[in-house]
Amino acid sequence: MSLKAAKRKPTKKTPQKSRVRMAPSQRRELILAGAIDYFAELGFTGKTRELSERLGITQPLLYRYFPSKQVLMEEVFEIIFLDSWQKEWDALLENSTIPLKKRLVTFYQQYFEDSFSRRWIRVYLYSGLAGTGMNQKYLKMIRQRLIDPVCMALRALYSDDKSWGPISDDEREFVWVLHGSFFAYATRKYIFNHETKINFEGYLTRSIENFLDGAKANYPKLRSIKTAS
Amino acid sequence: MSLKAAKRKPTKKTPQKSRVRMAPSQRRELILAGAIDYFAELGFTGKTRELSERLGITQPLLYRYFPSKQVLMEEVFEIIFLDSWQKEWDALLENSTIPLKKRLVTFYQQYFEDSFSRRWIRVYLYSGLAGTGMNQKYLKMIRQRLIDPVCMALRALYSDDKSWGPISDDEREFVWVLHGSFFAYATRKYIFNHETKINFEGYLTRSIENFLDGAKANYPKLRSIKTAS
DNA sequence: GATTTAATTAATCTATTGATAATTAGAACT
DNA sequence: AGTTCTAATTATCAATAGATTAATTAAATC
Repeated sequence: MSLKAAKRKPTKKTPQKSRVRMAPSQRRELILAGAIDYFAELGFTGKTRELSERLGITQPLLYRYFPSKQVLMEEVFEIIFLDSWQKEWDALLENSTIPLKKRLVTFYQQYFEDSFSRRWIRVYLYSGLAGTGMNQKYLKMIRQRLIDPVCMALRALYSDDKSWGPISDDEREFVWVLHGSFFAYATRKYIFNHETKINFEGYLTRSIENFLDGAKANYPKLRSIKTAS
Repeated sequence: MSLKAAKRKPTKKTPQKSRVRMAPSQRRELILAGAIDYFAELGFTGKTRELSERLGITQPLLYRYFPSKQVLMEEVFEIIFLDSWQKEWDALLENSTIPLKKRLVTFYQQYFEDSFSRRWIRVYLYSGLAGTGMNQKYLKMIRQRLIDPVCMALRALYSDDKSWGPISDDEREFVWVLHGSFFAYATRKYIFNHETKINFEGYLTRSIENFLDGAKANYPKLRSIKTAS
């Protein structure tokens, strides 16, 4: 069916859009930054034309910097996931000279700023629902850098550390309860727009205190549990 | 530009798809049932053609029973949300002749089957991300039928019930910690496919025990907190 | 002022997808 | 067996949106 129409009429003067000429690397960063905001809000249904409009550039320009929407989004997601862990946190969480309660409060205060943020939570859920493998990596990282260290701290604090053997999934789930409750809090806030009139720091402290109070009595019991099912 | 092409060529015999002729009400139910599965998996990006293919019918047939994809999806979501609370649970949760621990264990065992299920969690998150108002209704219901009753039970158990006044958001958040940790568990399982080798009933019991242990000591403290910020 | 190339204009292709109009055929009734 | 009713199909429409191409324009550098 291709009767290949004559290519474009040779346009003369038309009022042009104001244009800013940037160094490629800089422009790339700009697009990426805008894409993070945009896709965090709209997820996979975000449109290239709308994104370009928000950025104040034309749509074809996106394709000069990224071969496809897919690739751009993958890069966006990668950045958000990589940004979600600060290196200092490793040392903080394992620093046994600080009381565990204080370690956890400090950690989660920062974690709520960096990771349990609107942008992050939304992208995280979008990518989970879409079935990209990215969340696996995140879960593994959290296990290694947060869950397991806290498990070890709980062993050391409330029991003898010796006769336990490797950390069991039951122990991990015990700690996931704390992390999960905060994840759920952030989800309620940023996905479901659930507002509560509380003092956040008080809530954080109280939750962690309550968790540790319970752990003191109940964590040691986990030693004897057979890994079932 | 409308030069309104002559409407369809008068087709003669073409090999037709085998057709099953059903009573409208029956067909409608069939479509709805299929749509629940389909949209729970794919969310708003689900396609009418793919849905119809799964159902073994043609795509236009969907439009005989539902005026638009939008309407079909709304109906699907409504059903899923309505199905998410069993009336017996109200009585169960408020039945003070049963120990609170047992009430909660029984409740969550069932709740994980009916509500914190793969289908439900996915639809719930899809609708949250899309910004439909549906989740608000759910949150309100959970507050009224689960959170607040548990708050009252905790007051009655671990403190005197008299001098408290209305339930505060701080109290509610205390209870949301428990509910949220289970929500997060379900999310990890059904959205992020995180597998753990644990005995689920043990996990459930332990989490609730630990929560109540903590509540015994910490819930009474909530009486004196000023509602801040 | 000439050169380079970032960015725009403009046009368009192609696939997808929600939705409709016209036609066909299964089943009930006579 | 023919007639009628309407469930279901076939054939399209129209709009959207990812992606491409070519020509043009203009900021920045030399």
